[in-house]
Amino acid sequence: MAREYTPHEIDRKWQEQWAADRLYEAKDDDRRPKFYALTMFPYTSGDLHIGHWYAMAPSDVYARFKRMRGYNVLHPMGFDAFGLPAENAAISRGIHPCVWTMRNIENMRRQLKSIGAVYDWSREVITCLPEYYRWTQWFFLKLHQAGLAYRVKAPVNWCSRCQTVLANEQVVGDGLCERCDTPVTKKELEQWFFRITRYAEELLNYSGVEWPERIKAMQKNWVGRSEGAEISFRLEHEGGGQQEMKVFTTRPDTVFGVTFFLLAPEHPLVESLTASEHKAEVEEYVDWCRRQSEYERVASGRQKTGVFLGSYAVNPLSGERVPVWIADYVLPTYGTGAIMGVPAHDERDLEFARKFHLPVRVVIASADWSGEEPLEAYAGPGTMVNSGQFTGLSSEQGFEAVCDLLEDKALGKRMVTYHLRDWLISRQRYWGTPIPVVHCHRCGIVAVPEKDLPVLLPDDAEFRPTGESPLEHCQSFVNTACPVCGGSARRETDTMDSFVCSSWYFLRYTSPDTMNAPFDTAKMKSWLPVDSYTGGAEHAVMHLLYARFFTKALRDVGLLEFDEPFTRLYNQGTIIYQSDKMSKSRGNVVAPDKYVAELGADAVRGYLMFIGPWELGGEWSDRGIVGISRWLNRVWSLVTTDYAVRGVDPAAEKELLHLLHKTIKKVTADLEDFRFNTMLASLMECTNHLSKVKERGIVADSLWSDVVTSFLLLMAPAAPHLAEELWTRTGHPYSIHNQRWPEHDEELASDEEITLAIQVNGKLRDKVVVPASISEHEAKELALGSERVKAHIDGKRIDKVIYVPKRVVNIVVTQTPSAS
RNA sequence: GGGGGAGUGUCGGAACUGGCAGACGAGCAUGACUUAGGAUCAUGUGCCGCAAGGCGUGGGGGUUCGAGUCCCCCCUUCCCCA
Repeated sequence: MAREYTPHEIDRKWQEQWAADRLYEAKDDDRRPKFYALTMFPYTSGDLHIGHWYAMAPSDVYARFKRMRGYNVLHPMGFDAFGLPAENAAISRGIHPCVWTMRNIENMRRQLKSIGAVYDWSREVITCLPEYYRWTQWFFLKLHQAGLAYRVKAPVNWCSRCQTVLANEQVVGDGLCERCDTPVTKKELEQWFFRITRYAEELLNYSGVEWPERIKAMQKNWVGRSEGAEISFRLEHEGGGQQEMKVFTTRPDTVFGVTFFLLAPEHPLVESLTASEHKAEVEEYVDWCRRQSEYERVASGRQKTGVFLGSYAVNPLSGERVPVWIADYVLPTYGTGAIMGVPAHDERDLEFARKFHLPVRVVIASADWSGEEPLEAYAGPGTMVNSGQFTGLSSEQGFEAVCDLLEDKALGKRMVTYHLRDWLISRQRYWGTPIPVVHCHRCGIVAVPEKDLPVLLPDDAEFRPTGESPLEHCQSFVNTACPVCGGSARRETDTMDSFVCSSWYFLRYTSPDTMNAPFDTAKMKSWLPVDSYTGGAEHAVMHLLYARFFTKALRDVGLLEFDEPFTRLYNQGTIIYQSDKMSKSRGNVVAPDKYVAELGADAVRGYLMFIGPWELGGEWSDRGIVGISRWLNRVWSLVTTDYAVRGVDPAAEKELLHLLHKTIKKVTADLEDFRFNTMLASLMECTNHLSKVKERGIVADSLWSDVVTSFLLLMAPAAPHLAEELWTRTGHPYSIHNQRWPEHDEELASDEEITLAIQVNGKLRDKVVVPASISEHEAKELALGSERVKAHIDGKRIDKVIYVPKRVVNIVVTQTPSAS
């Protein structure tokens, strides 16, 4: 007699068995086609919540499906282990970051195993271990040699109270220090950068990858390509020095509308362009600007501020002389740090002109322009007016004509700019990969030789709540000898942004034990690129863009031969709980452990897939999960209780076979497209039908067990533990997860009989069950003969009859004017 | 302000290239078995109407024999960028 379904026992039993048998370890040498299925590895925050399961479970179902479809699947897992929270834990709780991190990994690994995924744990990668980060350092050296890593002064977030640099994520609210609420300002410091801008154009090319439009749009937005022109303005000022200044504009066709010229307050030319009588005012304003955050400065709707410098710029095309001002909304980091002010055609320029009573001149007429000074800036296309020889041209023609003239007279040129800035990788933190360079008094910046890698993080650093990197104060680390001259030198104390670590981890999975290189080239070549990469959309512009850049850079260094790391990308949605995004900081995390213990891993996996389309996310509900749990229970008793034939009905047998093949077809197609919710719905429909068949005992014994066998195979990816247990109990050889996926028979899957809808003027009036092979003529005759239809067409003129094969007959009638 | 999604029963959601709206599940109702149950099984469940029938996919227009699906305008909401 069948026992009760006890998921917690079954889960543990099979997880142990699979691990003991190394069932899921990927073989490097295998004849089957490879498939690299990757899920973004988690940050080691400490606990795996339902949101993580939502990322992991469906992608595991997909990897399992691919295995059964005959692929040699690589499905690894690891940990993104460097980062600030570990350091904060050290400061607030006195635990060493390394201890905190490794303890979290222990717990998370245990939780990850409870999902029952096909992870190949023998390939686990942890980014904070020296055997990993020595290669992160090695890549840094390669990029440095290639001129892709450089050090330069750059404005960074600075807290004047803590006397320290803050990462962007430590700037909270409207630009406040997360620790002491002091407004964060910018300060110029030497920082390390990766030259991602060199790849700006290539990063906009997505040919050969299958990525969601949404992510591509976000990245394109981020890279921010704009076409325009660089134009030189001659400067008139009392001092000597520079006599011209370049600006970039996307609208060279508006150049006749320039009525003022703006510089960023930090611009190096400000001093020499300031007339003596304006000096005091300018200095005061520049000082004030330094205390503003970038966020405040560019915020729309903000009252415009600025100061006249007392000098002038001359428009190269109109010859007009316009005043030079400085304004905080012009940022030194964009373009040349200067702009031409065209108030009639730029919203912010218009606000500025209004505030300081500067002239507004319309040079592009919109279709409905009255000739008056406009109330709003018009940024659209139109006809050029007030523009000298260009008057009358369309703005598009004007764009080209102005550029041609500028180029002829060497006053400017066509130019493409990008919003993308180089990737600032320096962090003034302890818990990260040390940047492998030393500063020598004599030789300057010297790269650590490859043979001296890794530069180890010292573990005796002291953690003080100053916000400064403990490495600064760690003498044993800082003091070293110059690798070139042997003289005394200081180590770089900056560590790398942890996004550097995650830019190449997918390469390491292919050969995590390789000691003399970041990866074994042959193995890497056989697995890469990643076929399916899944994870949260929040990584659209950081991780995913950096990983693409890294891949291209390593290709150019000669280490890789492909252009894109992730062929197919898919982003699952967000799980919310109590109408809020689930997160530790909001305190609304749902721990899976309780549900796993009560209802089993398969129920939790199943419920997460059943909520809705994976892409859209959804709300976790304690109530909803019982539906899946009940279904698993029904499957259990359906398979474990005896089947008894009462009387075979050939029609029922045919129908059962038909349903099975339809289900195989549907489940296969849904899995291929990540439509997990509808896959489960069709498995449930199949279950419902099986229950009825079983109750009546109307199919032969052998057919029943064949159908159950196929059904279990279809369930195996979604409910791996239950499927394995039932597979064994129905007398099949272990393991179900090494079986071939069932194939559907197109003939059996297709409908023999269909329901034809009969409409009159588009309204449903009758339905008839007919053979699928029905001819158009027969269908129309049938429709016209229907009793229900007659009532709606009698006495009316039939204009036409539309027949859509296998779907609908629509009879179009008009009321004949009756002689009533 | 720019870019990208999403609006369908009481709820989560189905619906291939335009062709029977509401699959599957939850909830609810009634019944059965149970002393009891957050268990199991059966039946019902978009709205109005006794019925015939009518109305229904955020709102308003349009294209079409036919629109949840296509086009235009508007509203609400979520995400990203500013």
